[in-house]
Amino acid sequence: MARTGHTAGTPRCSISAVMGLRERKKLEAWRTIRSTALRLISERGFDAVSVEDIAAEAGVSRTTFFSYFPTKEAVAFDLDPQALAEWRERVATDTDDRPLWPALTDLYVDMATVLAEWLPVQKRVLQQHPGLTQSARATCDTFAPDLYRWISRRTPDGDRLLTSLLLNASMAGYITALEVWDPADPLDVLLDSVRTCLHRVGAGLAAPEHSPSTA
Amino acid sequence: MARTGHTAGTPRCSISAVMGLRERKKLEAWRTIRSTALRLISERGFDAVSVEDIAAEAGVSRTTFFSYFPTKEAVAFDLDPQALAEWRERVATDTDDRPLWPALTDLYVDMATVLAEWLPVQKRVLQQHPGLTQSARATCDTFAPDLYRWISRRTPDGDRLLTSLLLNASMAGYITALEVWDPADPLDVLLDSVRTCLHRVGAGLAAPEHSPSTA
DNA sequence: CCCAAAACCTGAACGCAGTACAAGTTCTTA
DNA sequence: TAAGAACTTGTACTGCGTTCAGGTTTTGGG
Repeated sequence: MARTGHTAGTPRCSISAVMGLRERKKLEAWRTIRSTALRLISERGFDAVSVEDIAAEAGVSRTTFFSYFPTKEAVAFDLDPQALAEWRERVATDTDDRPLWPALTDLYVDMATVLAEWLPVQKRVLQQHPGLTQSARATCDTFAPDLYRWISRRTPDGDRLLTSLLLNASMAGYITALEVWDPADPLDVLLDSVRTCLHRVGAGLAAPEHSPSTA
Repeated sequence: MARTGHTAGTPRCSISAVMGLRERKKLEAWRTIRSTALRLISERGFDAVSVEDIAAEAGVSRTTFFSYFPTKEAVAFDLDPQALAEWRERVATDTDDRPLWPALTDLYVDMATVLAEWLPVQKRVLQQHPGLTQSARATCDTFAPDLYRWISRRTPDGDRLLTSLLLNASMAGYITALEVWDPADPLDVLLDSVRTCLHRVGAGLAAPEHSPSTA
């Protein structure tokens, strides 16, 4: 959103043809509010910026702000609607011909890729304000339902415990990679880390290498 | 706190001898506020109870409420100071002679045991108000630092990624067991579930049984 | 037993998040 | 181009969380 200039007048490919004026304006407003918010928060810190500040700076009323974002934290952590739609498309059209765990790993890598642009900013905000860790997890909860459906589609025995376990454990791997990642590092480092974490969880954490007495 | 009557005048063992009057009153106030809050929330639902209601019903001022609990959600999810202290004692005095993963599993089982009394209530509140799932995770964050230290003590190579991964993945197992547990079931069901989940995570979730194409 | 210091409780006032609603404005569609 | 749907806005309200000055209770030393 900073480097590439497709924020306002540069619609990408055929999307603007499909979307009406109304929908385009909405997306534009969403992005204006978000980027304004991230800028102010980066400058002053999360607590020192009020919703009123953000709304005013974005040229919109406080009421409108809350029609776009349910909470103040959401403006920092919600996913771009278009990026989310793209990722959902990938998940929905995913073929079932690969083993579950590697395929699941790729979905997380895709997600990190989709989020690439603003992930460093989010990370920096979190570093400055650790109390928001919960909100960061809430970001994951946005796509958790999609992943749950995807997983349960592939565990036909209907084992709810197993399905939830696969979801939560894989997400733990993803979150761990995010936690340890330094936003100054390039994205590839994060992606490798995601793969590593997911692989380790998949391979089993009780493996001999981690148990001192059985090494 | 309901069945056994050690709330007020029946101090258990030597604890009251160690604690001064001041400290004893504090703990008592803490428990009065908490139980009052849980009662009201169970009756009316989380959103329909204000902090003012709870404070009034507990015979304490609103300001005092916030001196005991940082937020309204905390009154439903914070851990009993004494129970927390007992668990911390167990963690600190734990011997290092067993393999990591089974020992870690036991710590989670211990935790569930310590929380046994109010876990069903908490679970019911969450069922009625799914929006509080985040707060439930915040409960885990209370003892996350202790677990982190415990784990890193046993991963001497100082691998931060591995340490965090062990923490997050094991916690995912614990949370999964909690999620799937029905509060109407006895505690043993939960404890078994915790053990099962942790064991599966430890054994590796990418095992053949879960991968359709390699089965 | 008494007195000072410390810890605690309280009421009042404040800022801000989030909601509800009625009135106005802009886009759509027929 | 007109009816209607969708969006925006100002206003008013509830309730969370903080601050602070002043009163009360506990503690510990003399």
